[in-house]
Amino acid sequence: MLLQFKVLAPVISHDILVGGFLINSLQREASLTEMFDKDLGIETELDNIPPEEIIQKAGVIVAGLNRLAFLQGEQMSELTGLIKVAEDIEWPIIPVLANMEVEGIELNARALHKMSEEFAEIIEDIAVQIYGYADQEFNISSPSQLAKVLFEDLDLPTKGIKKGKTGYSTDAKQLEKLRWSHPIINLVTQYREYTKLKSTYIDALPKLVDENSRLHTDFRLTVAQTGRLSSAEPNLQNIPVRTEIGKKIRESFVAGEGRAFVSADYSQFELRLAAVMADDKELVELFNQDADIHTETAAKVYDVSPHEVTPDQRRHAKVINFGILYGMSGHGLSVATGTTELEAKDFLTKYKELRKPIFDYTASLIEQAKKKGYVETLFGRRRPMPDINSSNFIVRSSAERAAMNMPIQGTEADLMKMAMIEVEKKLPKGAKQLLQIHDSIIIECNISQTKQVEEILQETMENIYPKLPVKLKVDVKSGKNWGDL
DNA sequence: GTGTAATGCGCG
DNA sequence: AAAGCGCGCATTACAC
Repeated sequence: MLLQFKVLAPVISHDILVGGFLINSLQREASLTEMFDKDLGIETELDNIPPEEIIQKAGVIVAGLNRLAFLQGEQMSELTGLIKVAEDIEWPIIPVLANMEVEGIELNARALHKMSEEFAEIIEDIAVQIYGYADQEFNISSPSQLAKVLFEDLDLPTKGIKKGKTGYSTDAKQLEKLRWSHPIINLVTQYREYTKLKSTYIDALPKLVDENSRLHTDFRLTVAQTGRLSSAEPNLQNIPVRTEIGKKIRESFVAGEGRAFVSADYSQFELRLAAVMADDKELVELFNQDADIHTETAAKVYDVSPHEVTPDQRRHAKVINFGILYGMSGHGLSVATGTTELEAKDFLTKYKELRKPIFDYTASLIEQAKKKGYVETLFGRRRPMPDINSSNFIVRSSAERAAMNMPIQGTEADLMKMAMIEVEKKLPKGAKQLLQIHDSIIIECNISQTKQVEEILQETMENIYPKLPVKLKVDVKSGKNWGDL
């Protein structure tokens, strides 16, 4: 943590690891040692230099770093837009992230300890019931042992159950299909939910707090192929929210004495960007009119007026509105909506007519990937696509879906970083950015600053790139703990 | 004991 | 025939 010793400069003029990733994200694991060896032909164990040799090698190291920075600058100049991505986005976001990592977020570890004990009892109780139905004790957490109990000992139907490399799958989707065949299934599902939350969050997070009970994540810039951040040790970008039990865990992230959290998240961010990048004028117009996008989509596809759309029809439209950005198939749609494959394919055909610009756009992205070997965001961040011409259907199809998705997800990531850089400049003293979760920012500030911070966030994020023909909508909230947001 | 693949699941 | 993008992490099972 160089920042703690005031060593890290507030302005970054070049970062070699990040630069290497921008030029070729496939070499994300490249260490400085490897880059010295590969790009400069200098063999040195940078990570492993004995202290007494540091001084005598310092000259070579500094000169090497300079040389690498220079070479990367030259390479980036040859890739359209990449210098601007580096200078306008990647270099400036580094000190912002460093500040967030050092600041950390407070965890109510005592509340989690209490939850841990409650969960232990609940889990034990569920396990005993499962053993009763199974007529034996076994490791419920072992997929192979569970599969044996379900499909061999209890002889549950295996029709339509997905097979993996080692046998029948027991994942949540398959268990859902078996739900009505035996009372043990619901218990296993509950067991999974409780043990997952207990081991991954309730028991793990308190071990990582500092002396002020704060958690410090590590935001990584050179991992996600789309340009998103990743968060590790601990990952604070996957804290539970979807279930009631999960929300309780969120409530244990708390603002300090006299302080409050403010959050701001982009509404329908990816779909709005898809509309822009595909130049889908009708979809852009719908967003600019603040329409309920899923209802409007359902109305068009099912050929009814918006107020006649049923909840099921809206749900189907919602699934495809999101799924389309990932290259969802007719089969995938039928699974996700619970309709027949025929209905789903019919639905998809009509949707393709309705959103022709989107489908033309995604097709053009696959074209570009095949022709140029890469796709890119609105600002020129690139993702190489070496698998796009693979002779293996599965590998190639997967690359095609990734090519369809990266420019949208990546542009979202670019805009979020730009927003964070601006927000950092505008925040009053006493307000600090703590977390970024892909389409949202969480800030801690004095309670008296709440309104002001909300306004700064909304204003900055909605207007981060005014050239965009679609309105960006940002929702802001505040509260004393993360569960309030 | 350490390392890795497979499985499963938390989030956007 | 396969069938949804991007991540990180806990656990099991097994090789060494």
